[in-house]
Amino acid sequence: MLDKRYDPKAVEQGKYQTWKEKGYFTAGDKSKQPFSLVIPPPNVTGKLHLGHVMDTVPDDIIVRYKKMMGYDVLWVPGMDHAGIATQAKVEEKLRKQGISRYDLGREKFLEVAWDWKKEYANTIHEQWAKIGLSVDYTRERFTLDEGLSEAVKKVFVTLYEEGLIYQGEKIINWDPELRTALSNVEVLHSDDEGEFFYFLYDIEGTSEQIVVATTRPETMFGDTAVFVNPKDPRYAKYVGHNVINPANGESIPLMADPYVDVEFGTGAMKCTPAHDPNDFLLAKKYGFPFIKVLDESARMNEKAGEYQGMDRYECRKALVARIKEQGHLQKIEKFVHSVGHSERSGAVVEPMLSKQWFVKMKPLAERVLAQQASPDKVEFLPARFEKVLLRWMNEVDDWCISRQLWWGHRIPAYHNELTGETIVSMEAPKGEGWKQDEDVLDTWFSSALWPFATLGWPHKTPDYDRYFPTSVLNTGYDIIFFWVARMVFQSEHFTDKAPFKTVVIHGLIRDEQGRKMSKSLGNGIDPIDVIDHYGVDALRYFITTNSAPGLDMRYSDEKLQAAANYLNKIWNATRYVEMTLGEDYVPTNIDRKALGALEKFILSRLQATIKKVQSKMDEYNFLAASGILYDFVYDDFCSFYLEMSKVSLAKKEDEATVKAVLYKAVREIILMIYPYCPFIAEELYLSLPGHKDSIMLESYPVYDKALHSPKAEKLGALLNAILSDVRGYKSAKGLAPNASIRLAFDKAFPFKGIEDYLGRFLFASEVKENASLRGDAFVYEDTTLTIEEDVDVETLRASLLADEKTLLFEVSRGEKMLGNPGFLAKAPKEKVDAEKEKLSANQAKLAAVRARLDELK
RNA sequence: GGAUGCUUAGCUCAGCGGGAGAGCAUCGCCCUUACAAGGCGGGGGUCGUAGGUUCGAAACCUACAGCAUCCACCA
Repeated sequence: MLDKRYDPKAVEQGKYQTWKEKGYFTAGDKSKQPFSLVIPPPNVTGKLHLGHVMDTVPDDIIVRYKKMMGYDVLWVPGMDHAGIATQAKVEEKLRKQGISRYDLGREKFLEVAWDWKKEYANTIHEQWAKIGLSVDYTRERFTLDEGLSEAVKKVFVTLYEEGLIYQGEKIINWDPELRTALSNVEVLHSDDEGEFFYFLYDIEGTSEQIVVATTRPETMFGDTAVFVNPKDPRYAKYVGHNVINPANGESIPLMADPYVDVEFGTGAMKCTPAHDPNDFLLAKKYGFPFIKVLDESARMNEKAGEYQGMDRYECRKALVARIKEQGHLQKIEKFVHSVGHSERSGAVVEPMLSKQWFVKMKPLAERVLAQQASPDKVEFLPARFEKVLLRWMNEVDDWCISRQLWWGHRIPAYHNELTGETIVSMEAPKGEGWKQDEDVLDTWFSSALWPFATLGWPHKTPDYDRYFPTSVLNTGYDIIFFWVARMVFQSEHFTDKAPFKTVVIHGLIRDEQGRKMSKSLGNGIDPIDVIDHYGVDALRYFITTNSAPGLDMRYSDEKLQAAANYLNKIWNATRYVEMTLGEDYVPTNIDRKALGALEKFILSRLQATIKKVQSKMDEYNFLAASGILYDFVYDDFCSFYLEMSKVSLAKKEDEATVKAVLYKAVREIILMIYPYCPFIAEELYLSLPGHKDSIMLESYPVYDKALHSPKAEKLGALLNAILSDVRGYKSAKGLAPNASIRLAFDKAFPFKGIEDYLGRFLFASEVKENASLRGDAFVYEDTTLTIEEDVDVETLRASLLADEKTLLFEVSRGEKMLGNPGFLAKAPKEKVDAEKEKLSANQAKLAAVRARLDELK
């Protein structure tokens, strides 16, 4: 027999190992329809956090559900080498030992990085097991493994040959701490308080000065001009003169270009072609040179003269002091502006001219835009997230893909030092003088290939044929740009297909105050702690059922407790059923002819539940699906039918039928909760008679139309209303719940043996039928119930008058609605019918209430 | 400067065209042999504000306010 309490630790013990060993996670049953997904590969940078649970548990629910629905489901697991993130971590570790990556050299450094990867891969595997992910380990991949590396090379070479990858000198985002280029999405902008420096520039040939404002004085060593707007009357007369750069005394032209905003600052802007993207464009337009003043660590170079070797901020300070001394500083203002920080190192990113590899995005993005306008588009859930993709595709700049790192896919480009040639190819060219490009690729370059490269592409493998394109992808809205967008365009370009049919987008998990979980706040929550406390099933249930699709949610101990309580409820309901069935119960088919009214009721409710839950599961709406099941479990099954069954069984009539119904109901509840909470479901399932080796071999409950009958639900609803009314009556009268009470119905109650049920649940000492009524009354559609207490006529009349008033309101509402031609013409037929039925029921009730009032006269 | 989301019971959130819901908290009564991590009952809401559309609006539209997030090259 099951323990009295649900103990998550005991329940979780060993199950995952068994599932894995028995091969339940392995796909490949060719007799079934394929259904596939890929895991959002976690970075090998550390332990899993709650965000990963959110990324993977919905997938696991889908996988387990679809398996029960008869699909051959493949869920491909794997991990991401996470180039820059991992390298940053490894470098940090080395730094603590007092060494830098340059001390080690490339090869040694990579050895350390691979050791790191192995260590964290183990941790991640353990955590997947703990969370219960049913991934197919026989197909696990890593972004740096051989197959993925081949795919990466193939993509790079092909895009290069198509002219979609090129090497160019452009302004890129430079992380001076990690000393690498970054893509736009790896730069996080924040509004930081800085200073706005107003400098006086002498205008040559006049005794006038012009004021130029800047936030980055140290870049003045690279200035090639000062610009004003041609329409700016203040400066028109000076255009064409030269001005003196107060940083280095150089004479540079004062020019006019409409790019300059008259309103902003002083309306005069310095132009630094090598350190600002806009200035870069201006310089190209006017043919200025590009003067770099910073080195790769953001220290000043030789152009800065006496400041050479100084950190950019020290230089700024010193330079401003000197200019001030020389009388060329007008003022310094506090200034809040948007500053780019490296996503990984946090360093202030420096825009810098640099030679890098780029992907030409426009043709690739246009393909996606066209596809999204076609029937083969990727469907987003919720739909609004498609806009995020479209916006990115519409605005995207060329993608800087080279990184000056070591951990990653080395770029398959080879330079010949002797001839100066460059070749891009899968293999290193033969001959003398060839050297491979030192840089590696942006980590998202490989993750972009994840859905097809993990299945064997560029080879036409059986897995690729069978499982690609994948069915669904589940991920957070925060990486639509980083990942989803890139998978979509690479997939469409290389496989001619969208990588997945549907993308399910979830929100982020926040702390209890609604703040983002972050290292610096120290408010992160370790899923392992949560599991230790509440069990993994409660965590899974909590995280998938506590926010509407696509919205953020807050972590909440309270909700986890509620989830654990719910599971305890299911546990105990099962326990009751098993105690009732007895040790040697053998499941039998239900004899439908023998069904009593209560059995018909619960079976009908069960059908309604299966139908609705399934339809919400099919929409991947786990909040809605779980809510429907929850209501059935508590209200219909536990509070009502299960209690009723105690009386039914005590009467020994229809025992076999009642048992069969209890068995069916509890079994199907377990099957429906299973995708959410596989551990407790397996435990309970295995404790039921007539089980297979594992719940993983079961199929989903099947909706049975013949058992679904709203008519059959009426009696249950009536009984429920009576229980609730009489209990409420006792409470209002100050009677104890178990106070004895006499009940009478005006006619024969439409259910045999009602007195037994009312006796047990309402402590009715007597239940009369066809009685003349005295006492407080409850009027139902087809029957009236009175409570035969000492009658206080005035109280009774007051309560009946209150009923009458309510009913009058209801009836008039119904009459008004049904008397409205607009309503009759425009409202759906079912609604009109429902209103008609409601109206006639209310009219009947009203008549009954009035009859009672008449009797009192 | 653009864009999106949110605003519903004390708290956290569902609902998103046909009679205001859940969990927790609160109050009252119950150790009833599935469950006290429980049962039963109760109280608590002009659904941010103002207009509009509709037979009917918490839900749709418009404006406004507050909060949050994303994007953007204002030197």
